[in-house]
Amino acid sequence: MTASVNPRITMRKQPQQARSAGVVEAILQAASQVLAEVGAQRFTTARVAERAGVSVGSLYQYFPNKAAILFQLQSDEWRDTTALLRAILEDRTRSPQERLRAAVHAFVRSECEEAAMRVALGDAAPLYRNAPESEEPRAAGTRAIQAFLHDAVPAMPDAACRLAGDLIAMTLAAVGEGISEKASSDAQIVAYADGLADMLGAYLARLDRTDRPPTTTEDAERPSH
Amino acid sequence: MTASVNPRITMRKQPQQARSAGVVEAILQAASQVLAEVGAQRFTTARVAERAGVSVGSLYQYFPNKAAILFQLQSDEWRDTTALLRAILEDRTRSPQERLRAAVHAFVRSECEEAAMRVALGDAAPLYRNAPESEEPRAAGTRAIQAFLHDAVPAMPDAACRLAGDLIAMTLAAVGEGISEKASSDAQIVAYADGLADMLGAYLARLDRTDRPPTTTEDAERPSH
Amino acid sequence: MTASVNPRITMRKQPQQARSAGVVEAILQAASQVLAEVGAQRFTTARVAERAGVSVGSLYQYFPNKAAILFQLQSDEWRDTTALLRAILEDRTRSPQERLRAAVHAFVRSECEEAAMRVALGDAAPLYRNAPESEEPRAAGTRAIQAFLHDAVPAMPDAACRLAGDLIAMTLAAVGEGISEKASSDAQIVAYADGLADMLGAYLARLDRTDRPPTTTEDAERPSH
Amino acid sequence: MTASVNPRITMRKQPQQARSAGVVEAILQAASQVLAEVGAQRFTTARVAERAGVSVGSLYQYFPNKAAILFQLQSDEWRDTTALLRAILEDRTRSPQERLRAAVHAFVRSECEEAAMRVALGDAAPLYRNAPESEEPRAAGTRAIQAFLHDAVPAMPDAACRLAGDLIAMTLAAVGEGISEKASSDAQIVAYADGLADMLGAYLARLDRTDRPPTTTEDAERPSH
DNA sequence: TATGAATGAGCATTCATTCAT
DNA sequence: GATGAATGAATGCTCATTCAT
Repeated sequence: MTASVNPRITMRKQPQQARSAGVVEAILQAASQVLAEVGAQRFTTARVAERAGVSVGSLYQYFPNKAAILFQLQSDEWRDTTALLRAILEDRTRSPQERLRAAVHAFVRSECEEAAMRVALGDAAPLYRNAPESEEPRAAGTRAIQAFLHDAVPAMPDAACRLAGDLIAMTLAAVGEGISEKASSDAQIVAYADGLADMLGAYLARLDRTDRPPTTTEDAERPSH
Repeated sequence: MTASVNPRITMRKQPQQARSAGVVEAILQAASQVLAEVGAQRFTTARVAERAGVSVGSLYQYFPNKAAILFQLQSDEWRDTTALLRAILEDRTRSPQERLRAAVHAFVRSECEEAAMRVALGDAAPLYRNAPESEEPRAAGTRAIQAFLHDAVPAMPDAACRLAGDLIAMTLAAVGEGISEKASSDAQIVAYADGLADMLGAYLARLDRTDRPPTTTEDAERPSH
Repeated sequence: MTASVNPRITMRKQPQQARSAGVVEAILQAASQVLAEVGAQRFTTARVAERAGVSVGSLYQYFPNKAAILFQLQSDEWRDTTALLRAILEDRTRSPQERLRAAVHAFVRSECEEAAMRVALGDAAPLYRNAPESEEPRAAGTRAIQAFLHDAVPAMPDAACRLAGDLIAMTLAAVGEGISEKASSDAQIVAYADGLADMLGAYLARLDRTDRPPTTTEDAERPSH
Repeated sequence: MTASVNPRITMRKQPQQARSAGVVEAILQAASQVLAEVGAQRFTTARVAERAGVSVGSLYQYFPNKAAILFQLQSDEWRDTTALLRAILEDRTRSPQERLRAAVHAFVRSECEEAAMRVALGDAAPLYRNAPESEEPRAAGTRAIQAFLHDAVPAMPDAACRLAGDLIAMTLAAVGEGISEKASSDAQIVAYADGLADMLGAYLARLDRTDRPPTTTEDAERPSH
């Protein structure tokens, strides 16, 4: 379909030596700057190499192709975000609802930092999306949410848990990006994040109720009019 | 940012004569096929023209640039989808919850038809997204949802209505695309759509409750553990 | 060399009927406006036709190709200029020096009107320059100057007359265009025109002296240091 | 006006390495040949690259665009010509009149070598003329002439010197090009050059006389009839 | 006679990737 | 290892001219 060839996308060599690690870091930083400044369309390896103070040749010594750089950027992104979410979602000192709300806010806020870069990274998705390596980092985030659900709604069957987690992850990712494209002021960001937290919180509540023995209270979800 | 120049994106001339209309139609159909087959990356005016059985020159007689073709495709898409949603959401013979669920299902189903083309169209978004003309079609969909909310939860203040409508529209659009990228079997599509409907339904219910005087029943949204 | 093919450049048909004359006139006016507004580079038959309120087809009914329009413009230009120069240069009530100075001023002034158009017309010269038809209008101007010389310096042999006339015509044309490109204020234009008149006036004086029996006065042209 | 955007016109990188210098030289030579052979109209980067035995990509590694190549050609041209003129005009062992005449002859002769290329280069002027970088090389030639005037006619005020120098430079450039377009035989070239030298020599003499205290001899410039 | 849709060769420029030094 | 020059296919778009209606 969209792209048929998926040559490879992972780094050529693990940065073992200090110097290599430095070069890789420089390339990734440069890449993120270039992405933010010129957009996905005009994101070129030459520009990245120049910005990183490195020759194109060196760049290709560490990354097999352009997509690999973008993929690494996105991976790091997801890794950080996943860690962020997990830290919040696993905090058993707070109620699931509170954790979810906090996670949404944290996620949206993080998404809105460097919005330009993230939007551009999204635009470049076609370049790395199709690679199989691309699955795992995304999946990790999804798993964190699924684990949270499993914990918050223990009664929910595994399959349901997976689907709901998937859905929440997708919503978070997509709406987060949408907000970062759209919102300008901080207040607006907070308002959107609140709305999104309401939405996901309501979903969580319903999942909880659905998967528990019916109570005697009237069904809160009954159509209101 | 991502792209700074936005030359124009609307059609060059209205297809007045029968022949012209035919050509325009042929171009758009060809475009959607090419998009589905080769993806956004390799979507070229030359390919579109060839597939449409038309010269490049002719293509450029009707569309000022490549982005305009993609924009037209997306516009038509949004127009149809908006009409679809409105028809369902305005049907007062059903409860709001029922309408919302039906709308979600219809939307997801429509999104999954020609999935390849739609995904590619999404990938091409950077090319038309920045144009001001791009606002309206999207806004129309959002307005339809906001109108539905206004009707379903009359007590909700306008501002809240706008934000919630915005959020639902974003979720629908983004998750819809996500599902069409992800889901393979029909059963899976239905499952996802059901989940999404649950999520939005729960949100609607909460909006409804939030904006009404509290009842005597226990608050169903209270953190459950 | 520069261009090898010279298909034809003269008008397709003489504008016999009133209507035709009108159309031709409209096309030429439009052409001169388009030339001034978008420059030679982007001077296209489509633009001219649109500006003239005429179809491309009609345009091609009167002019065999784009070059023909430009050639006509230039021809008219030369015709007018030649008439202007001749009127001044033939006025025997004034001394040749006076006439020459007046002619230079008139020429430069006329050249600086619609400077943009004239510069662009000059830029387009490669398109019509090579055609044989292009000789005559230019030659007419040259002949007017040669006639003036013949009259002002009767003693000068024909060949010398031709060469000097040619040279003066070239200088006038080239420097006139140069001034119209360069000069901004009216004062500057007058200053340049004065200088040019001085130059040509001095040349005329020398031609006169050269072709007369030597006088007893010292040779004014003798190197001054 | 004629052209509104002037992206840049100077070389991308200085040819530091021997190899690079060779490539740049090859490109410029090829460009001048292509220009002479196919004219400005059909002067394309592809043709130049092919003729230079270089890929288009390489060409664009050294020149940011087509105009830059033409500009470089013209610059080199002006540089050489300026050096030529200066060498002659500064030679105090000869009288100003002699120097001027020699300079005119040298200039015209040099202009008539590779006439085809020079005419085509003139035709291409619209492509580089508007760039600010284009000023300097031209100005250098003008300054050389102004310096000569300053030396030859010390009494002349600076402003007059500038204007006259400007005028002479324009005349030289324009008429030189005119002659190279027109003249075929060597004899004809010499004849034209002689005429031009007469013209400029007469102007110089007049400038000299104008700016000196009047002598007792009769005014040689007085209209002769 | 007028129209204007159709044509398609042609052009400037970009960019991922390789490989000789 | 590092460099950066070289490659050349690919792309978006223009425009003079024709010709069916």
